[in-house]
Amino acid sequence: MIITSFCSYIIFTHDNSRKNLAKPCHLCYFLFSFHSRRAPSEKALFWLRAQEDLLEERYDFKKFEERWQRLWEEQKTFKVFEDASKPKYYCLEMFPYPSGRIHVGHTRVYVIGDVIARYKRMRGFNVLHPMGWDAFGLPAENAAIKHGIHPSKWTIENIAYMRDSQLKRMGLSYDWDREVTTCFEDYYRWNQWFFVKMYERGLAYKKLSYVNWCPSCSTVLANEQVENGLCWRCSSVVTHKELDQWFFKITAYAEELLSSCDSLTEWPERVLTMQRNWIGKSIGVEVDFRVEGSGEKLTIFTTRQDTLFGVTFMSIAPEHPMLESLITDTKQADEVRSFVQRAMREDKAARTDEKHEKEGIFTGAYAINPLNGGKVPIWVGNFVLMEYGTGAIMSVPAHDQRDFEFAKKYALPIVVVIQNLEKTLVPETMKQAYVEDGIMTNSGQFNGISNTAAKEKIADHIEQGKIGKRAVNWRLRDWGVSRQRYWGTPIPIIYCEKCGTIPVPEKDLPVRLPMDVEFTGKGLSPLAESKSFKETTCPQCGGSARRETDTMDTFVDSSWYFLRYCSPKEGTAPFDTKEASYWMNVDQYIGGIEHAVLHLLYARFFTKVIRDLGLYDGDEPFQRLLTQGMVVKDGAKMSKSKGNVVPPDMIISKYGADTARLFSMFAAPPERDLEWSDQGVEGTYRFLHRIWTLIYKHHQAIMKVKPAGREAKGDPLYRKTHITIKKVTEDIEREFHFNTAVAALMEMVNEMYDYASGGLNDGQLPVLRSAIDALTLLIAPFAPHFAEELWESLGNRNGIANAPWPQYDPEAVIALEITVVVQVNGKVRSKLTLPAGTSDKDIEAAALADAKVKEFTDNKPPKKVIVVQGKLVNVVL
RNA sequence: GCCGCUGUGGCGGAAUUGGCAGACGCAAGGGACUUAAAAUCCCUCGGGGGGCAACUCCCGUACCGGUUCAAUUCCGGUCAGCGGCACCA
Repeated sequence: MIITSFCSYIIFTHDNSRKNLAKPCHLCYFLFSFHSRRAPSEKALFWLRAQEDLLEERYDFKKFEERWQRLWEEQKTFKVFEDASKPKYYCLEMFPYPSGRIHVGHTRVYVIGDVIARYKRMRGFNVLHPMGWDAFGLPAENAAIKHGIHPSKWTIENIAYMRDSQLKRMGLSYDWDREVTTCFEDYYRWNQWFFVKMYERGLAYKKLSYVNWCPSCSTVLANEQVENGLCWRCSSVVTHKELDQWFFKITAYAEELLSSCDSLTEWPERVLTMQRNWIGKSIGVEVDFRVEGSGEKLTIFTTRQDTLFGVTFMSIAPEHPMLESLITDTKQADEVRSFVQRAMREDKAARTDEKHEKEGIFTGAYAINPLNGGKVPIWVGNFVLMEYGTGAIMSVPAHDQRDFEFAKKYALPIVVVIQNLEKTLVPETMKQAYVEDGIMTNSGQFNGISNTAAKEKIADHIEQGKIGKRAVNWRLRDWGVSRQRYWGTPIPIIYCEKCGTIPVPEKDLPVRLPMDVEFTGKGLSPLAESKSFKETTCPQCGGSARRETDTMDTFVDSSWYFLRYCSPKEGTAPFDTKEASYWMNVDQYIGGIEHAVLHLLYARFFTKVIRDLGLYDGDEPFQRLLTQGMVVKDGAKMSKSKGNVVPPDMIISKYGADTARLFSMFAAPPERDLEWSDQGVEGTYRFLHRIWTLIYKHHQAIMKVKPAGREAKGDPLYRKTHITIKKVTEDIEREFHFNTAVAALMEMVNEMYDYASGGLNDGQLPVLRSAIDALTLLIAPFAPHFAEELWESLGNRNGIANAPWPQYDPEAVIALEITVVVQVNGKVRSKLTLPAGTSDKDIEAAALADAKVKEFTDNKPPKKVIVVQGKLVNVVL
């Protein structure tokens, strides 16, 4: 005894990791053998192991959460390799920006992902569950300007804190060996590689254009990064600047990005709608209007070619290139020029606001309607956009509300070409444009047919007469990727006076971000001011040249990181094609709705480009998407500025990671907003205590018995156990309803308390044991440390993380008795308890014989009796 | 304006295929244990009425209407909130 207690002392203190518990540790073995002068007997070994099966009286998470985290890490429990013997499952949460401190609003998404990953692992999947850092970005650079810390130092310190003090303490089952950090050159060099490949294919190009400019971030923004005219990051009012910028030709994939939305059947409809709206496909025709008295043609785009006969004027954008030629030699030329100058001085955002006053001026020129030869005046309109369509529009006041108002304002004619069958339209008395369907009128050979039919016929006519063609217009613009900031991937381009624009050759990649730069926050970006970075030699002629000093939008980094996780150490390519084809697609992607357009659109685009580069054979990266709700507290989104943040470390210290996880899962279904409630956290903490106390109370007794099997079929707790296994499994499988899964576990625990309250006989102990086993397994994805500790105390030595998920016994969930609800005229009047399998006829008879039913039917014969199999009887009078 | 989503107790939320509305939890109230408190355990808990009581009746899922033996669930309309798109030709 002295020896063995000495051994257990060694196990608990010296080898706290309990690594090789199937055998005593070497030191114990040695000591034991030394004292007894023989190898330990089986009996003694069992005693050693039994030490492990002791259970603390009270649930004290502090005693084991860290230990399990360390064990998982040491044993590489979550490290994965390609394994053809198992089905693979790729579970991914959108990776975080390392902003410093996260709060429980951020950790919710990781817990959701972790529950899924742990569940799938127990279901026998080979689960890839990686984590990394979207590490480039403005806050790091702003910190550098404000506090004089280098962005690299700031970022790396934040990553260390978030990883070690926050995420790891949540017990998240990541394969940390696959950690990806986008600001490291082994990652961003591939951004540059993609850039060069895209440049070679004409998918990356530079052009001078009006771009969105955030004065506060002092950089350009993509269209997707402007929300209601404000910067997506800092909410400053976005202005416009004419700059020479790099673009990715996402519009080349517009058609596919739109049409393959239909294949994303496991994405929320909301996200798909937003993407479809954003891409914005308009189908119509382009029509050439000859300018009277000149050889020039003015091309317009319209989706309403059925109204072409009703055109009474045309409008062009102030920036339209034909403007000068239209107004030369006209008497109002100067007046038009001053109007145009005034319009162009106005800010784009203001000009394109709906409430902005629509103004125009007649140019003095006329165009000829190619369908009816009609002569229509050409106006300049401040509301016509050069970026959409052709920069020129036809105006049909009778059938377009905006044109109608413009015509009324400037006394332009109105011609009805689609007649309303219910109430004849008369231009003089019209109060608004008629935009419904109707019958063609005033439209030459097309009169009398419906306007919907006329659309096709007129489009045919235009194409046959070679006066235009069918055309498609997109709302989607090319993705502006140049950023005038330091902390991002340098754009790998060299400008040579002799050779022009030259991409950096592959062998010279990466173009490293220089570390010795100054952060003043004034003037140009640190790169543009760094001589040693800027000055270089031309890779073609060897002459002096200069580097592009803009960096790439950080959304480039996140557009392909999910592929990098498949082979994060790959040094010769962005990723290993074979590994990627094993792991991809991402089976489950989880992230916030704020990326419905931004990141999710860019990542889809990149995947298609990568496919066309021949590196990957899929069309879409994310099979199934879950957009989790935000975490709110005191009625507001959790945020530093609102002062309502709850850091996970605080909850972990007070209640433990398992409570934090369980509450996040229980308080609301994942896609809905979650109200953080301190009392709710207490409640889930109490629940874990309740389980612990129950198991502690019966620990010794149940350790002596084997779990019950099918022979216990008739036992109510056995039945509840299997109902719960079924319910929890189905709730997770069906739309990840973790809240109801946890509720089911609570119900089961309540029933276990009832079951054990009156003492347990020999038949009941095994049933309780099997209930405890099942409960421990079922709660493992939600509260993994808690489950591991209990699982070990129940005599299991291989950890619960890879233990098989329990199966329910279909026979056990069938009730022996059924409760039939009896209604009279649709109102519940009685309930009957009948043996399972009672025929409909017998159920009906029993219902009609019921005293309560007789009272309500007053012994009158029922008009009709409806019996729902084993559930309900409705007696209709 | 167009499109989408949501609306259930004091609160978070259940109700899976049209079949017992309010599971589970929080808060609240009452009780047990305790010198006391904490912890724990038990009971009550949508609204209104009747009964000494076991109990029982009526109303109730934003609002109005419809389909149905039966509607939180399906259909039509209204209102409110949230989100997306919007001078897009």
